[in-house]
Amino acid sequence: MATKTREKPAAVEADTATRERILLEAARLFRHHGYAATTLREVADASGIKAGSIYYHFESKEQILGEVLDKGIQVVADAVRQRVDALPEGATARQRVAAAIEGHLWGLLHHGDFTSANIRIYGQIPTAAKNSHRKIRRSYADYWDRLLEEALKRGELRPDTSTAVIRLFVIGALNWTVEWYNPQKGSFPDFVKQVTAIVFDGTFARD
Amino acid sequence: MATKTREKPAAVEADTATRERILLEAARLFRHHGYAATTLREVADASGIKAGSIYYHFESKEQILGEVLDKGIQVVADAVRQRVDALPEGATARQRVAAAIEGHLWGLLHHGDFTSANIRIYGQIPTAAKNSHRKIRRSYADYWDRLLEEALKRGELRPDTSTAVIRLFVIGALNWTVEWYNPQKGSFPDFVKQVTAIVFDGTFARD
DNA sequence: GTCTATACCTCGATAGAC
DNA sequence: GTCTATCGAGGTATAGAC
Repeated sequence: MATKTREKPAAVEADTATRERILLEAARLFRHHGYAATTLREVADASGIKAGSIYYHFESKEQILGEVLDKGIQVVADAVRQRVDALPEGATARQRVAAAIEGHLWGLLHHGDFTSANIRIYGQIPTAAKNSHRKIRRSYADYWDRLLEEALKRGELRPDTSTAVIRLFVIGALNWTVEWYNPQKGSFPDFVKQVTAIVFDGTFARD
Repeated sequence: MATKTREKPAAVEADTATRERILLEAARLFRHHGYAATTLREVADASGIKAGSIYYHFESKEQILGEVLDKGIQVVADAVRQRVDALPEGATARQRVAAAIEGHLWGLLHHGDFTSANIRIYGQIPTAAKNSHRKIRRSYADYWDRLLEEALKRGELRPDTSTAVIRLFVIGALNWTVEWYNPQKGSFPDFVKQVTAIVFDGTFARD
């Protein structure tokens, strides 16, 4: 490993840049056209290279898919953990879940091509690709389950519905916002405020 | 039109059956593999015919797509309108929206291949297919907007968020349940009750 | 109404020059 | 590291027999 540190920085950066470019354009095309409908010729074209050159950076189309999918979860999970970890010790469950919602929405909407590609095509990809991606999804779901279990124990969560159902409902609702959120119709913080209020207290007025 | 009534019933039924079979299998395959990844050979195989025979019933793959998409909205819209129309005159806005939620979930989960295919692939289809499908989607959205505006006027809906955002959030959340609802973990009526409660009153306990 | 056979196209992936 | 050229496979759609 130590022998790697003397690699030429410029060349490495150029390589990395092309690789990242391919991933970004692939994510964008997977998002808008689906996995099967996206051709490597299109990905190459959008990345400013020729189709054959992709195989210097990746072994196959499916490897690109795997990295796009993983990144779609990772950017969200990172943002969520960062927000929750930044809270003071005595934070309420409501504050912790609010931080998680804000982090989820931030990651979701600021890396829209990766997150939307993930959400849209996960149900349609080959089994092999699903299997290697499952772990990171499961890990993120577990994080939310712990957050919600904690809220339930403190008596803050509604007790008549399982935390699993609440997690599935909330994450599903949040994820779908990437399909309709329009930054031109209001600021991101305002949007977060509205969505968080609905998740916590619902859409109907209190009696 | 009157000249059509003397058609041989048996032959017509056989035709219709094959046609419906193709649509159903196409919906199922579009749902699980996506539009582009689904081949007409697969659709034909699942329908018990050969690929060439599909072209007796449909002009193109895209025509099949169009019918699958439209049906995915229609089954839901029909179920919703039926439930809401069945309510007595003096029903509250909450009762009317509850009926709409039940209808939406019923149509969504009882025609899962059509509805899930619609939800999953709408963002990825050719522009031409999107254009001809847009009308029926818009019409269903308008129906919900009227329902929610009515609830707002009666003072039952939360007034701090636009009805458009509420509609997008709620329909998005409901739609995603087709990805995770498990009939083996509870009855459909129980599921509706839980989801409706969350939509109305949120996930956190009242103060 | 469904079949077989096939035309024509485009895909993912590879080989080897530069 | 990127190029050009190309292989083999498999796609939609069509033609014509039955």
